[in-house]
Amino acid sequence: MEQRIERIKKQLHSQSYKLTPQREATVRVLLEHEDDHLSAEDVYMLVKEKYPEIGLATVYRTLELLTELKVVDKINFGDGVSRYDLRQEGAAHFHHHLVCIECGSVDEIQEDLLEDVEKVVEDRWNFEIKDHRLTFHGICHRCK
Amino acid sequence: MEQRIERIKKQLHSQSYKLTPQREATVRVLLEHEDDHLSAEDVYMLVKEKYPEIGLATVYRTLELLTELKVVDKINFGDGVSRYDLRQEGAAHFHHHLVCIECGSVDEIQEDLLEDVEKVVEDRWNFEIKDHRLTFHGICHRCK
DNA sequence: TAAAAGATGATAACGATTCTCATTTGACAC
DNA sequence: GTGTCAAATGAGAATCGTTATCATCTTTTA
Ligand SMILES: [Mn+2]
Ligand SMILES: [Mn+2]
Ligand SMILES: [Zn+2]
Ligand SMILES: [Zn+2]
Repeated sequence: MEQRIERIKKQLHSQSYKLTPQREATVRVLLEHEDDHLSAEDVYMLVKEKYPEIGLATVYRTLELLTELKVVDKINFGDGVSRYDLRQEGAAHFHHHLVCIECGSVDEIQEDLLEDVEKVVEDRWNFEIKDHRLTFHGICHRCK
Repeated sequence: MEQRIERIKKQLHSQSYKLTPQREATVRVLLEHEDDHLSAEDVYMLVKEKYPEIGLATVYRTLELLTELKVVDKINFGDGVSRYDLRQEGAAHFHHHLVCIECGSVDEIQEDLLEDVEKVVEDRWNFEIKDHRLTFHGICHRCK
């Protein structure tokens, strides 16, 4: 945890941003909820528990900054809110998601799985892939 | 075109919905812009050209209805608006997209490409796939 | 024809996100 | 340490896509 924050701090400094107390509190919330898919409002509520003076706008600004630095990925599961997902450190690509249409749960797939598909796309469509989003919608193992 | 509308009409009737003039005008716009990825506002503007009395709410309602019937798919490329994409008739799954981070263009991939990946997901995660969303972000062939 | 149900259009309401601006903080020079 | 100044913050207003409301119109049913 502390090492992870230290590395994010360095990453911020390398682009001449500071790790302010508000930003650190926000990053801690994200780290503590690594498996969740929190909205900005969710993050705001959780940060407030530890840092009650923080403003919603600051949370939005911090999430935007972290997205820019690729510390988090901003995703949209079609429910009208953006969600923020911590990227695995050193992961080449964003992980995939399994959204259950019964219970609404969101599970993660960390394996790449797309290597072959990406090769085909790069070759056949002459498209240089920088990132991807893959979400499966269906029935999760708990709801079957 | 006419046959396609006829089939959509039947699909509506089978669920006891009617193909009103407003709905038909909206469907026509979608058919005429099959390769685009129009927002509700875009559709509204285009329908107005042929049917000036139509209201924005009706367009939203029609798009919602068509989404429910799986005539269109509602997608979100992360720019703050939902876009509506006509489904290929008889296509088992939604097609994929190539979003260019240089010029903003969105190209389509109609090929499935995910058959193997889906088999792995169904088996290893015990997840029953009903649909998917796959988008690649990168540099398109025109911008290279 | 009369009544009921379904659709529509205008517009108000809503909610997530962004913007504005006065104030505060933190890094750096002296 | 003190002063300076750009960067960051918090409160609340503004924006904007979308949804809800409701009176009116249209179509179906009895
Ligand atoms: Mn995730
Ligand atoms: Mn498409
Ligand atoms: Zn489930
Ligand atoms: Zn391009």
